[in-house]
Amino acid sequence: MKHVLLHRKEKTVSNFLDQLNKEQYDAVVQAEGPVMVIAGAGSGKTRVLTYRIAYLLSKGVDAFNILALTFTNKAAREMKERVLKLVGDGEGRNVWMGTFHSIFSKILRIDGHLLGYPSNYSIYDSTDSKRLIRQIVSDMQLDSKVYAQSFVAGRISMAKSSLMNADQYTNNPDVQTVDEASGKPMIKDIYRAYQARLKKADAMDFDDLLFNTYLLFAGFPEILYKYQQKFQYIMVDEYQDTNYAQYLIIKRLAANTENICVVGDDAQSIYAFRGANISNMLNLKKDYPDIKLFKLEQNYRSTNTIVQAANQVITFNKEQIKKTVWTDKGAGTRIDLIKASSDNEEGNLVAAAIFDQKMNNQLPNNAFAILYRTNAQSRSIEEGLRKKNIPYRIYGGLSFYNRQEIKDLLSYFRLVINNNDDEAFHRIINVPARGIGKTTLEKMMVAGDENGLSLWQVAEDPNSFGLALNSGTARKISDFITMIKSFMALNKSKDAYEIASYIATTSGLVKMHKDEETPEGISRVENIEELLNGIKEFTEKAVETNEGDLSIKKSLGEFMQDVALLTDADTDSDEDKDKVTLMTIHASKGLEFPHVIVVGLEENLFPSIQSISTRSELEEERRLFYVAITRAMSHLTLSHAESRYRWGNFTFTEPSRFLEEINAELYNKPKESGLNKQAVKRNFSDSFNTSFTKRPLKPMHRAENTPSAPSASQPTDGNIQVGMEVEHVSFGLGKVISIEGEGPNKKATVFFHAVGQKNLLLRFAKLMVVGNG
DNA sequence: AATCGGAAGGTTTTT
DNA sequence: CCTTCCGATT
Repeated sequence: MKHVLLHRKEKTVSNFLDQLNKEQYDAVVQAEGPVMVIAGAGSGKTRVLTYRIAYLLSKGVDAFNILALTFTNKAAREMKERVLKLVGDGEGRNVWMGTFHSIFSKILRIDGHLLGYPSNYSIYDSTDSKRLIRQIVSDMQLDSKVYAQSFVAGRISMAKSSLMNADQYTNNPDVQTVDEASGKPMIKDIYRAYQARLKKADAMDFDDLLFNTYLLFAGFPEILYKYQQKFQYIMVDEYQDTNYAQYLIIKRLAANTENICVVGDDAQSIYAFRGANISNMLNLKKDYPDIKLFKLEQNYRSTNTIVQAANQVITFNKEQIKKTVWTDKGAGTRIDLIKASSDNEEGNLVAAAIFDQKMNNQLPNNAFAILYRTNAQSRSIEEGLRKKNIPYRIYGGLSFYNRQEIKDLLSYFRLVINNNDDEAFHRIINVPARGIGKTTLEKMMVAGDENGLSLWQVAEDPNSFGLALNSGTARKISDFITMIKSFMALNKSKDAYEIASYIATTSGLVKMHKDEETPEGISRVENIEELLNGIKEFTEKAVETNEGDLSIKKSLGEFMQDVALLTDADTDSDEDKDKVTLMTIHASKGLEFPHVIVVGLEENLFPSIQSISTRSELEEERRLFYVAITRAMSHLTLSHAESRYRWGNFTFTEPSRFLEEINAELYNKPKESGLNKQAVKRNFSDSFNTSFTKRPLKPMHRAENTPSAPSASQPTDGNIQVGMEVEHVSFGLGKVISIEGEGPNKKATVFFHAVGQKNLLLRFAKLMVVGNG
């Protein structure tokens, strides 16, 4: 049987299917057989996937037989919510929806023992991996400059996502030629040692989650069969970002029924650097000659100006699947261009622009997103926002889970769950300081290596390895082991929150940071508390899902299974609701915001200096720009600075080539810095005439008929003075504390009785004078 | 063994 | 610029 027949259990499905356009509908109801949906930005990609799941359920397909894979937890969660909204709380919950990594990690917890992994295996994040690689490079007495950890990690990751183990890596002449040419012929040995250490620690890195799943399916046909039977209907989101390992796993899983539906947009492929391969999309036709192809081209997200800009940009790429994204929305407002003299001024101007737009259109903070190419750019932006008292939330960057104190505590948890987790052991054996120093640890590591044992196994019985430890040190080690064992014993009866907070105190971690008595120490304690709160929430959620049955609470082990695959973007608390979003463009994929500001549009930054040497890299940068533009629903602002501090050095920068790939008539007149209007005007024409010389430009239009043009509101600021009592439409009565700026940028700081101090741009605030103070 | 200070090195992008 | 690592000092 090639295609599983749908059970007949007719329900009225028309009511929710009405909400789809023709193409979306066709893609949704094509339930059987291979399907590829090429979905332009904002064309309802997620909608198709969620409605498809709902449709399958309504046709009587068992929820347990559906698998939906995404790339980010955020996307998975969103899909889940939307499915539950469509089909109600019951059945929808049983659909397997999650990221590749989380779904595969589950499979490996169940069946990984066939590959020699216990179900409580640890997951090493990239920090752990790199630390281990550095350790190995140093153990092998190689030059750590030649064998830079991130470079080696990159090579190993690339090998794993191409399903190449250390032996295959060693025996592959192409790979070896590359390594020899780059003067790094020992990578193959580092790879082998690295894998041995991971195995010894009962640990997998991110790439192993995919690689091992592949090995499991390839080596154990009965396991593959089991999951083929289970996952009769497979859906994959963001298919353009799959790598070879993911491609092959999906292909195997779907081999039986061929009920596979992939959704993607080649124009939004931005992870080639990580091994993602667009040809997975193009090759699908070869794998499934009878594949049904659907194109979603109507954009429901953005104004025509934004759609046009995106389309114009992408035409500069040679490699693409032809499609025409269109919208029936109006032109909307034009694109604003901000030109700042420096990175700091860019921060100020961006903050000012947000402030203006907020005041002008009565918008909440969360209507805005600021997107950048690299995390390092957030700093100057943050400063600008802080000065204007605009609340913001940064996603990514130094992630919460990567903070020292959090990693320390999590390492305790990891060691409790999996004693052999060497990275965790290494990290906390002397945190807080308990007199077990480098020398001792060094000895234990050597013994562990020689005997193929983990640090824990050595530490449990140091004498049998002939380690010349003095009795004091031996005592300290056995105390540590005893402590961890006591945690393990308690862990059997306690829920996640109880044991976690017990460990946080008993280990001495909290006390250690409290004793620092510095602001950093205080914030570390707060972070630990935040983690514990998160665990509490996790524990209590279990009670909810068990219909209030208090006896079933989630364990620490269950928490740890999830946490390794979580990122910062996955923790959204209520207080983050009304804040401006700051994130990298990569992190913004799949999201949308009414107002989007893309900053740092400068040569060598965006496009990145590392990606301008080859056409394919440059095209990926351009797709990244495409993604950035298409996040915007109603208004887009592009910004660049003429100078920027780059690792402490002041450097001059040129506007990005991408800026001129958008036709001039889509741009608005520039934001004025308020310093020198004539200079700004001159600079503006400069930026279009000197730096934008590669294409003939049409004359700029003035922004007369732009609805949100600032001139639309009446300036009433002529007579506002310090000390005056004034009234604001929404803030009520207040007193003017100070005034700054000139002309259209004149601002006042006003203390309102009801809401406290506010900074107002007088041209929008429409203050009424009620007294002269 | 712990602490402090200086040097060096690092910026893509993420599960 | 900021973080991290290493070595010298106590």
